Amino acid sequence: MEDYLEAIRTLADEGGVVRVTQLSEALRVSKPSVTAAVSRLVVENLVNHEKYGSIELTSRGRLAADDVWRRHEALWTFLTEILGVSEQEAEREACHLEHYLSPDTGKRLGYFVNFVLEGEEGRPEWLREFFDDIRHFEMGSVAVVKSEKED
Amino acid sequence: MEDYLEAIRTLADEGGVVRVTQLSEALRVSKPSVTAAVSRLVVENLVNHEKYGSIELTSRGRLAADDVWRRHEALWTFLTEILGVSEQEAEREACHLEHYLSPDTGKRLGYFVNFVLEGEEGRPEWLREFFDDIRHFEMGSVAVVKSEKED
DNA sequence: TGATTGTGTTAGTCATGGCTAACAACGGGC
DNA sequence: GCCCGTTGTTAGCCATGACTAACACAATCA
Repeated sequence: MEDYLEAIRTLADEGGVVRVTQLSEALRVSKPSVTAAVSRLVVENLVNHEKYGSIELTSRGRLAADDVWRRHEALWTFLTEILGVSEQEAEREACHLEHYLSPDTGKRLGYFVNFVLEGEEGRPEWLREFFDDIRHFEMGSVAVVKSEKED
Repeated sequence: MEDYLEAIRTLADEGGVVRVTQLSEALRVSKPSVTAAVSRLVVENLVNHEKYGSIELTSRGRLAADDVWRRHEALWTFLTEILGVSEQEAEREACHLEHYLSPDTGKRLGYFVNFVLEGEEGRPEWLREFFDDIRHFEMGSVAVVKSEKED
């Protein structure tokens, strides 16, 4: 559900009218799935949708979508800028993780990436060491930064 | 599914025999649900289970369970030690998030928390500032560390 | 050994969130 | 004004993972 909200928000912000087909393409999902999802959102008063017409966020929907978006952003930035995950992969994972981060934790994560990356001259010194190492970890190497923890 | 694997692993490590009832209690799920889940795991060759008998991880199952566990650990530590989330809440969220962290990202996160917390004298200086602030953020306050990002 | 108690399984439902196939509505071109 | 292609919806299906109710097995004690 949140995926739909988020996609509606993005499409609306980018272009113009949001319709079933566009959502279907954006989310790579069949049109019937979109229809079904959108009517659930209508019931929850998160979007407005008149049959065969365009789809719009209600104000509640907008708030909810922004909320998800903030979590997504925080996750994405954390994954790419701090853990050195590729943008593509970060996107994929953020899309899933965002639904399971509580609003509270989402905020905390936001503060954290903000705190870490706030500096003028990019990444702070202490992080650069780690980041240089972790970036060379590409899915095959073992024991990059420290020996793996065993328990 | 992974939840079941993880619970089986934990119960096995803690005590002795793992049976349906114990899993049912540990996961707060009905016994029929356990039976169904376990038989799926049997099909995937992750556990052994003879009818009315005890449940044991196969070696593949053990590996898979350890894997999930490492992700769980990394998440939990990150949430509590770096983001200052309460242990209880961290546990809840880690249980969900672990299933959506790729093994690669899980490793990276593990390296990160290791890197951050490796020092002899606990949390490093740069983090302490943040941590002191974030800990006082208890679900109601606004704008703790930095003003909230708006986009 | 047979009844009782608890443990496990089977059968049948429900909700979520996907899908395809088929039908319905809208709208542009003739 | 009608036809046809695109767009959207309905109907019906599948898988996952939960549930309750009812039945089957095991184990223990009299």
